[in-house]
Amino acid sequence: MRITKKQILQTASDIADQDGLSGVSLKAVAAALQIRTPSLYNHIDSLEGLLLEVAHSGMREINHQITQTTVGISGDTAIQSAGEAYLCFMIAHPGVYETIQWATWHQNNETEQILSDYHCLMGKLVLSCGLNIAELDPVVRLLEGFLHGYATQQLGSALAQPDVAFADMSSALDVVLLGIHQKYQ
Amino acid sequence: MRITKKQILQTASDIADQDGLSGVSLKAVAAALQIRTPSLYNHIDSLEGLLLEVAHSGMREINHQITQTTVGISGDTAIQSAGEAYLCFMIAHPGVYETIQWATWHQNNETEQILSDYHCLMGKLVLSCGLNIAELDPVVRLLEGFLHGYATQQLGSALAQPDVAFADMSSALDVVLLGIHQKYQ
DNA sequence: AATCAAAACTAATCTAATTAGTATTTTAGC
DNA sequence: GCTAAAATACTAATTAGATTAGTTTTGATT
Repeated sequence: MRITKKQILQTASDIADQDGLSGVSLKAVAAALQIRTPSLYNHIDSLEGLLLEVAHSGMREINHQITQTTVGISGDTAIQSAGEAYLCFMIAHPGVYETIQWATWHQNNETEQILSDYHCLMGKLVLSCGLNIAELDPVVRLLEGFLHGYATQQLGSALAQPDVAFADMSSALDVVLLGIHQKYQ
Repeated sequence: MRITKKQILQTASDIADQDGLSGVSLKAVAAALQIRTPSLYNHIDSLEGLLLEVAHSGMREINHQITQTTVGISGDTAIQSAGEAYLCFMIAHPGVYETIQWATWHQNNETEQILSDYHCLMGKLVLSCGLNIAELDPVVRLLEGFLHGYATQQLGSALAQPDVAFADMSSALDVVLLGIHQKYQ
């Protein structure tokens, strides 16, 4: 009958994916876990705190997926794989992704730490392209910005037609990489 | 003593810019207008409906600004101007921009209409580059995705250092345009 | 078996959205 | 100007959900 924090996070994430961010309430989470709402406070600070943790968990998972999928590969291929993993997460967990968006407006230290890990990871991938880059930051920001923006924009159609979304994203990323290669050859 | 819908929208937008999306409540809007909360229902459907209208109003304003700033210019210059106008709006109205993000997860017919206008507008700018493009859509999506993602990502630092943000965005956009020119020359 | 801390519960409070119903004011037609 | 209709404001009441306070139960450890 005892509940763990992990279960709470998982339940909240599931509800988000099913009903959207606005569907996540302490009432709904408690009901799904078959406990009373106030009992949640033995594990969490507040609804906002829980949502932030859902977001963090998702962000870490994206970092993890990108890391896994790019082990042993480099250059454009690696960056394409990263994009694929990113889109893949978004399609599998639209509600968590929405929560991540929300979290970017409610950042705390931990959010920044995870983002920093992400920047570091993408930086390594960019470096693996072997380009003549003086400053890594601008390139990383460009790639991350594109990834986020393109994926978000395509979410609607991506849920309906994942295959098309992957192909489209790959083509678009190719164009971006083309520009990067051109500039930093 | 009478209140107009315009005033309500303006007040809600101002509160959003000042306190963030989560600061917009019917209570706060009513207080700022010096009326009682239920009186708002003579003009709006619900809090969610009001937020959607705030978002729509902001989206139309972005379309308008881009239109204005690109009158009489074409090609990369026009696209750079569009990006500048976009970033400019975001810096001036971060709360409304946050509401627009939120609205993308709560779209309705009107949202889609405004987005469609935006696609059309960006399409014209891309066409003005005089490239050899068979399908306009992918290029428009790439540009829009980049703009949205890059601007959003930079919001934090852009509020602190607008000048830097404009310069960075312009450089990044140059790279994207370089890739587009390369591919569709 | 006794104890202590964690975690569940019930009961109560608080905030904010929303609804119902009433009064007032503006507008339009005469 | 005067009246009826419509719009808009108000008060009062309801509802939902987060949060807090205080109590009881549970489970691990001695």
